[in-house]
Amino acid sequence: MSVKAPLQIFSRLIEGLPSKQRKQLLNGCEPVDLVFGNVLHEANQPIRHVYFPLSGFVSLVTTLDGHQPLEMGLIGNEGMLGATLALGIGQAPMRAVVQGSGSALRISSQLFKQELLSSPALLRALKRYLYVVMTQLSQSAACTHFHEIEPRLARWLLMTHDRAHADNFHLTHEYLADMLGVRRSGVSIAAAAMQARGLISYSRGEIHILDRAGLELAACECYAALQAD
Amino acid sequence: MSVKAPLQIFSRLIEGLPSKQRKQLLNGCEPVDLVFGNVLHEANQPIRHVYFPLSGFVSLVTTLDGHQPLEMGLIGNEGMLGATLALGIGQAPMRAVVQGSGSALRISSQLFKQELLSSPALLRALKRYLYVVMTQLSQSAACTHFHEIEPRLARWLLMTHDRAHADNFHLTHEYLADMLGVRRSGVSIAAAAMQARGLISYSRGEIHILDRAGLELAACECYAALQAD
DNA sequence: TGGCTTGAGTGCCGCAGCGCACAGAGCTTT
DNA sequence: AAAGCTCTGTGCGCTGCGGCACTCAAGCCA
Repeated sequence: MSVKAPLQIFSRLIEGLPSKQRKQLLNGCEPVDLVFGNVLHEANQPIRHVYFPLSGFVSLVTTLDGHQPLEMGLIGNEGMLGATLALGIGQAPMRAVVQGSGSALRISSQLFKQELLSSPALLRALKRYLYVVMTQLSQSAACTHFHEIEPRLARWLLMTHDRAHADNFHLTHEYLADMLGVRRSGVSIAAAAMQARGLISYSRGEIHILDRAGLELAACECYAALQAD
Repeated sequence: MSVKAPLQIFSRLIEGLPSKQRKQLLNGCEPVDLVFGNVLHEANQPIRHVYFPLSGFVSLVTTLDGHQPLEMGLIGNEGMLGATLALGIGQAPMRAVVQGSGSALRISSQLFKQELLSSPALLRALKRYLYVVMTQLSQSAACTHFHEIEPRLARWLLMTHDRAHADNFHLTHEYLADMLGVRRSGVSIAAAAMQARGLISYSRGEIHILDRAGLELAACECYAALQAD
């Protein structure tokens, strides 16, 4: 499970396409760097580019009036940004922020819409993906409401681990607090507990996953549920 | 705003179609009664019928392991049940329970899929609707997390009021607690406070909306945000 | 070397909401 | 009329978390 193939990273969505349509799509794509903190989509703003993360990953966040943000979804090479174009909607439903630096393929909305017309497999994949995203939204909404900080943090670290393709990544408690929609010190306490148990270690924003299996035990069942897609 | 036309209730989604396609769709529909408590869709189960509520309304709920349910959306004559068929997915993402008795039009999934093929306007409307649902999901997830019981209850009553086309409906505190994902007694306290302020009155599950404008003030901004669609 | 910035530990107070439990009140049934 | 159920009011102790604030340590810059 934690055997990695860091050299060959690809987009699962694209890889699933028949080779002709895949090549066609790749033709319109350009590689870009995803840089931590970059905002790829802004909520209710037009989508300029569609992104297929390869090694980087992106989080979808909502903001509510004066509150801190709240993460609704995490997108790595298993997914994409801009799937709502398959609904004929050129707007992003949420803000999308790069959460782990890395690389992605991107394509302009214009071109992508054309690809959608000419590639039925692509459209099918997107629709399926949209459905998955919808179920994930409701699942994680319930999780956010009912579960406590520590299991949620564990789940979140696991999801990040899956998408980071590495055992360590840079994330401050402050940042984690925003993702989980809780106080920074709440994260500190939960993280300290997990560090004490040898599940993770961290220092100045550098987090190391030490015991993945242990983390899975510490996480709420939502992790497993969301894995199932 | 609170002027009602109780005699002529229709489905806004259907009404928006060009007359030819509308008639075609209505042809395949049959009227059914929505009876409080009926489960129209079960999560992850095949969709047999698509529903267009007219006077009744339906709530979408998720359940998490051993927890109480949690409502993720409310559907009245502004929406429909089974929109995921437009994604080519014949499964329901969440459980759908009739929350206000009334009437609806329904059509079999089979027939509906055919309609989708022959009516581009229908498909367009559904896609748009799916997008709206997605944004609502994230909005209400954040609301559930950050806002307190009383404003959430107020919002919820307003949404119900909009869909019930009546100033009173039958809902026990217990039921409301499940929708909001909180304790029953928490609802009792919030409801008592709102009754004391003359916003509502209730007795043994019969709730009356007395001061709609006041309720709107008591509700969180999420109500207005969700109104905007 | 010293000061600044950023990340993290920790503590205190307050509160919303939980779990639980019991009591009273209104409607229904026999 | 009595018994029973359902719906609501209410109280008590607990806890997870918010708000806030102060401290310390590690890296960065001059």
